[in-house]
Amino acid sequence: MIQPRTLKGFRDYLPQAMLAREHLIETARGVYRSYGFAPIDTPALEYLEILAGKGSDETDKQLYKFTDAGGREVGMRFDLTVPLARFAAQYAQQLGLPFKRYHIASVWRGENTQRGRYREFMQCDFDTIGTESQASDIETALVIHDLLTKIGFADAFTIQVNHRGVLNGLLETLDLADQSTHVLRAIDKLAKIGPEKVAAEMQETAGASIEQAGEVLQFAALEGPNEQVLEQLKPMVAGSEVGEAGLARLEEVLSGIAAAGVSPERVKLDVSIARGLDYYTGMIYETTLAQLPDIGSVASGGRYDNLAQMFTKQKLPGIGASLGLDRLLSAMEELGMVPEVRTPAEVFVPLFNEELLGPLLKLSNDLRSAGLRVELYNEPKKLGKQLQYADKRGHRVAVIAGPDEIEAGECQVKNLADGSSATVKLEAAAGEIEKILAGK
RNA sequence: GUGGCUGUAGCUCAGUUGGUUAGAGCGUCGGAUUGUGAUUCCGAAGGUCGGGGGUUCGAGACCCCUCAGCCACCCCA
Repeated sequence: MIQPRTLKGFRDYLPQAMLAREHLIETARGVYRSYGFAPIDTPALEYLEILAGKGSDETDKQLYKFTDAGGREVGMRFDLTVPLARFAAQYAQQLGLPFKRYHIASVWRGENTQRGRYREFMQCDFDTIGTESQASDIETALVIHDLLTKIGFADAFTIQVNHRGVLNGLLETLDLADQSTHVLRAIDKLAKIGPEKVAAEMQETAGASIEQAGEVLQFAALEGPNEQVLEQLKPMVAGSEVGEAGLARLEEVLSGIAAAGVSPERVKLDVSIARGLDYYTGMIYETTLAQLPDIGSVASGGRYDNLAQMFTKQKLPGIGASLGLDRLLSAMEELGMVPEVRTPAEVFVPLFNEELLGPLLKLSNDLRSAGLRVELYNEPKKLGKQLQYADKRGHRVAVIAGPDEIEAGECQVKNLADGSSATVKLEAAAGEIEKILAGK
C-alpha cells in the first residue's frame, strides 16, 4: 500500500476550509469587477528565462524548476507579477492602455515552511498598468477598502499608506540614497524589532553613521493625524525633487480617498512602512486588522515605474496590490468568522423510501428552480440518521415529505437551528424556506 | 538555507525511573418496539506508537538517520 500523504508545504482543503476560501475569492472577484478590473490567467509553467533573475537571489533559490520532456528549461511561477509583466509586454498592443486586470491563482515557492507560509499558495492580485495617474493610486486604496469591508471587517482595519519618493527624498538629503534598499528593509522591521535594532541594522548593512540612523529613525517615528504628518514631512524632504513630488502625490491620494467617502480613520499615513520589495517606486499600501495587528499586512501593494522593462522597450508604469488570502483566512478563523458549515446547500431533503424517490426528486428540483441549493439524501435510512447527517453538515432547513405529506400534497419545512417546523403545501415550500433563511 | 522544539486512534491528548494484551475525551459506524437532529443510553470499529536503523533480556519511552509540523533567522503572501 502507498501511504496517502502530501508534500511538505502543500495542503489539501476540506469542504469547510474550501467553502470559506471560495467565499473569500468570490468576494474579491466581485470587488475587482466592480471597479472594472478584468480577469486574466497565465500558465503555471513559464520558460525559466522569463522567471529567473526577476526578483532577488532569494526568489531564484525558491524557484521550482526542471527540464521538461522536450528539453526546455521551465519554472513554476512564484508570483503573479512577473507573468503579468510578460503578459503585458506581449499583448499591450491589443489590450490597450491603461489596462486593469485581476488574477487569482496559485503560485509556488520552494522555501522553508512556517505557520501561514506554504510552498503552494494563492494570490489575489489586481493591477492597473499603463498609467501614472493619481486616480489609479486612489482606486487601489479604495479597492482594498472595499475588500476588507465586504469580507466583514467593517471598521476594524487600517490601510497604511506611504510613498517611496518621500522615503527616498529623505535618504537623498541624508546622503544615503545609494543604500536605500538596505535602509528601507531595516525601517520595515521597525514595528517588529524596535528602533535600537533597526539602527544597528542600518549601520551594519547600509553603512549608515549613528547620526544618519538617528535621523532616519526620527523620521520614521513621525505620528499623528495625516495632515500633521504631512506638514512635518515638508521640511524634511525640502530640496529633494523626488521627495517633494512624492509628498505632493501622497497629499493628493489622501484627499482623493476622502473625497470618495472613505472614513478618514480607515487610512493612515505611516512613514515607517516601506515594503521589502525593491521595485516599488511610488505609493505603497499595507493593511492591518484592528483585532490582530500582529499577523501583519493582509492586503498590500504599491506603484512601480516600469513593470515590463525586461520584456519590452515600451514603458509600462503600474500600480497593484494583492489580498493575502491565507493570512486573512487564518485571521478570520482565529476571530471565529468562519462558519462551521460543511455543505453549500442550505436545504436538506431526507429520502423516506425508494418508492418516494420520484416525488422527492421532483420536489428537490422545484426548490432548485426557486433558486435554492438542495441536497436530497441518497439512501433511505432512518429519518433520525438523516437529520443527524443534515445537522452535522450544517444544512439550515430540512424539507420532510413522507408518504402522508406527499399524499396530501404537503411537506414539513423544519428549521434545523431551533427545531420548529411548519407543514405547508408543496407549492408554498420555497417561500416558507426563504422566510427561515431570511432569519425570521 | 541555518538553528531550536515537537510527532501516540480521524481530532485533542494521557501513558509513571525502559518491563507483559497502549488508554481517555471528542468524532465515525451500529443499536435502544423501524417518521424527527443538534441535548440521552448501550455497543463496535479504528493504533506500522511518523518511518528506518541501533543500544538492551526487553523500547512508545534512550541514541543516530530520515520525513513531517511548529518557532526564530532570512525573506515574504
